[in-house]
Amino acid sequence: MPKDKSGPPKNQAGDLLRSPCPVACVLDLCGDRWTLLVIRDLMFGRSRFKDFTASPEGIPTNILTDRLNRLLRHGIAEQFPAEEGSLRMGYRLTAKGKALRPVLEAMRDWGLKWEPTTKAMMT
Amino acid sequence: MPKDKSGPPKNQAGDLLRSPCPVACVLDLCGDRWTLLVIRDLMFGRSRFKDFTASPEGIPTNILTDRLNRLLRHGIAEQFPAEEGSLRMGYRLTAKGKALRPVLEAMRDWGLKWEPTTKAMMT
DNA sequence: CCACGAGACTTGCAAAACGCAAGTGAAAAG
DNA sequence: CTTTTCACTTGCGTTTTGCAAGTCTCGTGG
Repeated sequence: MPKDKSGPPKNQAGDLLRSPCPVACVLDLCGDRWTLLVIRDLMFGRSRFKDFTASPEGIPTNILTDRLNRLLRHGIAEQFPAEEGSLRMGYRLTAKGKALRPVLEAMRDWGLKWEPTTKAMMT
Repeated sequence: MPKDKSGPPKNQAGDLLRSPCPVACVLDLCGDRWTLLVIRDLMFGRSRFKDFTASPEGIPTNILTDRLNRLLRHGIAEQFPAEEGSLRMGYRLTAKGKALRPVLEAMRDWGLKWEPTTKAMMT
């Protein structure tokens, strides 16, 4: 008799989920103070390590390394040669990552409406 | 000569912001693994402390206390008498809190589409 | 070919946040 | 009045942050 297929619920990278709720799942992936800011920068087309460290929030480099690896593991970002024939790599969003745009937009809209000290940034 | 009015940027509760970016501001408020789950439960109409602890993710009670107080401080939730003439209080979303619905919906939609092990929960 | 500077991480460590279990005190139920 | 439920608090060990400093390449100028 085969084993029970329904073990504890996991996401696509194999990590355990706290619950089958899709909101909880997103928070398991990006539920911290930095991950979505990195994704925001990726949406803006930034791709190199130093570009992310240059953002005004000032992410620590060890955190940035960790978050970028996480995004790779979860298939939200991927690497590509930063320049033609270069060994240096840049990061960019996958389709799965680009699909997070509505989340970022909803947050931006809420922030602009309810926290008037914030300002939208272009590019 | 009056002092410079533009000190470090703050949100409505007086906390410092990491940057004027509205996305960063939202993450300063709800950028952790639990806050948005509490807001999700509030959206579902849950109002009592024990209701939140009953959610499948199992939030620790000390964290729940902290997050509820934070939501009160930021004007995202408010308290009201849980029953007629009762001294016990319940929690509910303010207009500012209800306005976060698009954020939760965008997360839910993304989770359902890209992490197939998740399932939408009603009520 | 070699030195040098920028880029992309590592490492170390103190401080804060988290997670769990157990305890407390007031309110409601019996 | 006694018991239960509820809404927290407290303690404490573990994990995650944040910051500074160090390391190892890669690309470029000489």
